[in-house]
Amino acid sequence: MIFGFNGDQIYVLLIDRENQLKNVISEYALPGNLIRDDENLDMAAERVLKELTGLSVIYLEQFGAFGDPDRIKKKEDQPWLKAVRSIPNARVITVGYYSLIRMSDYELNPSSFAKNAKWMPLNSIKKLPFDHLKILNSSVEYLRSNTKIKPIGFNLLPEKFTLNQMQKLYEAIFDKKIDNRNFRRKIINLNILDKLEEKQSGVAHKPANYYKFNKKRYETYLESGFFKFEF
Amino acid sequence: MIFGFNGDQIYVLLIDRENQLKNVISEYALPGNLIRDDENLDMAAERVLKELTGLSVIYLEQFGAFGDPDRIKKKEDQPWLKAVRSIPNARVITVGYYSLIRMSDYELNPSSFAKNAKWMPLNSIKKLPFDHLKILNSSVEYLRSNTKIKPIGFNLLPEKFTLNQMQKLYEAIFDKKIDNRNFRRKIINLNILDKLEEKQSGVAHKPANYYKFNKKRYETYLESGFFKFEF
DNA sequence: TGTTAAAGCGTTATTATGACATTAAGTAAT
DNA sequence: ATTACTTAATGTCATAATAACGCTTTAACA
Repeated sequence: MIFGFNGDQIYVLLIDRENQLKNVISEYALPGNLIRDDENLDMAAERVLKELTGLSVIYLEQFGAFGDPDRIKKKEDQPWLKAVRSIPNARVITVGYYSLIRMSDYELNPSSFAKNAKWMPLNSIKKLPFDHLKILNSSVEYLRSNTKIKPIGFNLLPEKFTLNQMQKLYEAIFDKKIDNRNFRRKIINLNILDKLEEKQSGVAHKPANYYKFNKKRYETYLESGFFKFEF
Repeated sequence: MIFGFNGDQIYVLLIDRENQLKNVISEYALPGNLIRDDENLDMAAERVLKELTGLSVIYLEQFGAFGDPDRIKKKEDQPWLKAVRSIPNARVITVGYYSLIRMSDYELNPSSFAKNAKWMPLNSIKKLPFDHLKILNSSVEYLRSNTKIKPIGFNLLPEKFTLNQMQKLYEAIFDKKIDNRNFRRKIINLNILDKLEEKQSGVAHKPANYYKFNKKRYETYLESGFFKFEF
């Protein structure tokens, strides 16, 4: 599950299964594939992501395993399975990973295996093949509860960002308005951001100051225990 | 991973592999087994637990998947694998579940497959076969971070308990002394406990009042959002 | 030069936290 | 009957964190 943020809303990376096999109905699905015998789960997650999207991502975290035997029983999923899997009805256990990335940092370069990877706004995803919707929901829940206990912008925001962008990220994740003054106070008091000299330009209002994460203090902070992010 | 509490320390349920096959060195391991084709992960976890220990447990939660290909490569683990598995070197992915139970509530009734299940104090476990130690550590970490964000005594404490028993549970989990006044204040303000009329008896000191969880308010509380348990 | 839009500062009342010491209520021993 | 012993239970105060607010500032643009 690859989450991205564009300054406004949360996106999820989907791949087009049509390009995996021509004669199958086009449909977007979560990126994923079978694990190889010689790799561990983390390696497999990295490899699959790389193959499908060209992305090499630093931050991947496991959020759950899914193994309902009925998950491949939907009629509409049969053609794809028959076409792609050597044993179409074999039992499959999915181990879900998620990553948070800056959409602006990455150009999607899907391999030939999947020609189209695209960003879909999280809120607009209503239907996915197999049990992917369930997996998606589970990952969103995980993202939220994770965000409550540690600061996350590091992976989703551009290198330099304004506090308002960061606030919008939190608002997007929790789907909730946050008081700007309280948000600023809380974030700044974490002491993990450096205020840059640089300001926005070209905006028809008071330009915002840019900030960036102080990697060292950010990590010290993570190691130092427990945190609560609620607004 | 079955965690139990006896009022003093945290225990972990292990099973004796010797009884799975006579000619193999006796050694305690984490309970576990292969999943069947017709069951989902949750069902498999329940079944395996039941088979190995006779326990029917209400509360099982997944905490992670483990799939390092080297996990079955230790020399000392080979005899067991050869004896028990039809394909001894087959790749195995473990999906770890954990449960918290009241030791006093359960008599262990291991099936014939594993004659001996026993409680080992968490702190005394230094060596386990395969990657079980890694899995154990991971589950302890999970237990701790889980305990920080929701109250857990419900599953580990006896029906009626004293606040001191509860405090000892928290102290055992976090391996840390807690100030009794602050602990009481915090727990009581959660408003999820009912104070009973009953007191301890037969103790050579001021008897403690018994409390029990108010299930309804406990659940309302869980649903209502986010919590922080640090002392 | 006035309008517009977001940035950014500050206060106050309320609640949560951490640190700390004494009294209360039983049993056991004399 | 008195005393010793052990754990239960309670209270205060200073500090920190939070929520709920209003007002001023800085730029672009008309």
